[in-house]
Amino acid sequence: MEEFNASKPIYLQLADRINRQIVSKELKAGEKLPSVREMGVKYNVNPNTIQRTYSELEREGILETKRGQGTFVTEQEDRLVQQREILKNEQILSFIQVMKEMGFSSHEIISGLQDHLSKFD
Amino acid sequence: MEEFNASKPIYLQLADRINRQIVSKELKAGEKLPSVREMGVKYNVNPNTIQRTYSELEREGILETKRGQGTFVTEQEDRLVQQREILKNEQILSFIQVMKEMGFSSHEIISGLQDHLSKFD
DNA sequence: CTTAGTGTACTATTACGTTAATACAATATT
DNA sequence: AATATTGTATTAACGTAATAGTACACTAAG
Repeated sequence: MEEFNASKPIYLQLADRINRQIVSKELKAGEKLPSVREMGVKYNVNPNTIQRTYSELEREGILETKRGQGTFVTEQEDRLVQQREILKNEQILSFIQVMKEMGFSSHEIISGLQDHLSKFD
Repeated sequence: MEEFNASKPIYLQLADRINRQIVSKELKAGEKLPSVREMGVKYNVNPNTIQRTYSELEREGILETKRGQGTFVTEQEDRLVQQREILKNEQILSFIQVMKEMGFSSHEIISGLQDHLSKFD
């Protein structure tokens, strides 16, 4: 039933998910997001939790809220392009760091990745 | 000063770290770990927190505790080899999933990874 | 036997995430 | 003007993570 990880706050997991929907253009610049109440129903969490998620993403500069109107993806496409690059590098660097910590060589990382990626294409 | 992430419990972050030290053979099968009190001093956390970490890793079957003696890496090397494979696949699959969610193609993933890996060799 | 070092258990306290219910402020619609 | 919808603020309650302090049980070494 549940789609949340117990080891990370829900509001941050939702922020991650929305972040990815934005950089993948699933949510476009200027697009309106569901209200905190609607979103609360959709993910079966409290509206307060959604608000924390929106506040977090607003703090990161990729959402903008207009009181009485709603919450929107920022119109600043530059920021979204930049965000896509930032998140990409974060993921790659974190992945490499962990794999190196576990003692895998660069070659093992690449070939292990290619093995799994071949299932996707 | 501190090296822990606020968005995940300390005892799990420590479990991750020890897990990686074990699969990388930095900690060998049968090797004794520092006591919960020593470890608490080393990482500047409460001994109770270390105990939760050890209990978690014991539950995963890679640590064994002997009352009055200490906590040790399991002697079952099969389990450690298996653990290395499990953690490797977890990391790779999670990484691919996130990158795909963000809209990156298999080719972008591989080439982006190679760009960063070239700094390590 | 005594002692030191080990894991373990227990209680209390603080902080934070989450839920819940309610109310208020700003905007659009009628 | 009235109403509905939006974001926002407030308060209370609960569970868990983490700290702190203490005590107990087991083991090895003196």
